[in-house]
Amino acid sequence: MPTDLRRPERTFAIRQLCHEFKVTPRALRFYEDKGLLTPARDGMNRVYNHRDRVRLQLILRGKRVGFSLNEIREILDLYDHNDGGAAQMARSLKKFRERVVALKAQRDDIDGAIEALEAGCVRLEGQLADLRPDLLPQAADYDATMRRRLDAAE
Amino acid sequence: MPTDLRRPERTFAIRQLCHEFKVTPRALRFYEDKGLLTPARDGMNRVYNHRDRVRLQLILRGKRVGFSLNEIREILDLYDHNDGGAAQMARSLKKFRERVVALKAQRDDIDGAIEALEAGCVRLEGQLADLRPDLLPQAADYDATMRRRLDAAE
DNA sequence: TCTCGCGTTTACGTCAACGTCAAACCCAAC
DNA sequence: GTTGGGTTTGACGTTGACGTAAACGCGAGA
Repeated sequence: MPTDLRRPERTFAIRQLCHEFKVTPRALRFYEDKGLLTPARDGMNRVYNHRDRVRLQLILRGKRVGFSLNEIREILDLYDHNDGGAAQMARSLKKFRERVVALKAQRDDIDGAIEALEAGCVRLEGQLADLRPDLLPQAADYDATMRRRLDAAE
Repeated sequence: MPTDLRRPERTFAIRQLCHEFKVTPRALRFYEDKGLLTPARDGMNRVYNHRDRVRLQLILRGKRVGFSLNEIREILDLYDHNDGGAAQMARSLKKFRERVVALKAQRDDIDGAIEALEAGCVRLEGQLADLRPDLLPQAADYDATMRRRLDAAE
């Protein structure tokens, strides 16, 4: 009666998680050092379970939206402890709301930056259209430029 | 025939620029070190002209939209050689577009995080309403909590 | 048996963007 | 004349998120 690899009982070696999430082993050990991950051990080797995998997902998501590792750890801890006490839940709720406020502000900042940059793009496009219209497509199609560059790679 | 202070010939001391743009002298010297600014000298003291002021504006604007100082230096250099080459403008345009793409991705991440956190809030609110409805207002009114905290500050 | 290849720990290095002294200088005021 | 304020250079400190190198363990395979 072997363990189904797709069930939550499944475990992962460090390499597997690294490959799946495009991170280095060093990063995972670093997260462990900082208390964000606590994989089990098989002898010396780390063994990550389903919960660890989920936490890693959350860590990377948190990083993408600008949280520091410390902040991410706080949030993860809140998630963990929240069966314990109602007071903890209230504090979690407060923290969550604060995050939401901060994130919305951050999003507005980014929207502003996008606007500014797109205005700059329009200006540059106008000038380029006058000066050297032939250069416009080069700047325009980023993907095509990348593909050309990759094709040319020796 | 004295120089009109409002004309582009006007120069600035380090303090003036610092005050105007809310940066420290250390920052301006740092930007100079990194080749982003090249103020003249009066004896030992830095003298910033109109061009330096404009560049500083661009530096800070670039920082706000998420460029690193290195990237900003590149862009500024492009601007300088700008009369010469339209090709440089095309590259700037490409950089701008890349940044817009990155910013939009970041914004989408943030939107996802907001959704997740708000879902968490709803969940917590539901559980709290069952368990300890009295704790809800405490967590709910973030501003009021802040005000109370500020009032209590000794 | 010997060598791969992956794993481990410990410890030091790096990079960005400044902050934080320290020591020295200049100029004006009291 | 010395006190004070602003400036300079130089060097080291800081923070976050890892990278890198050294030195070793361990099981699999030629």
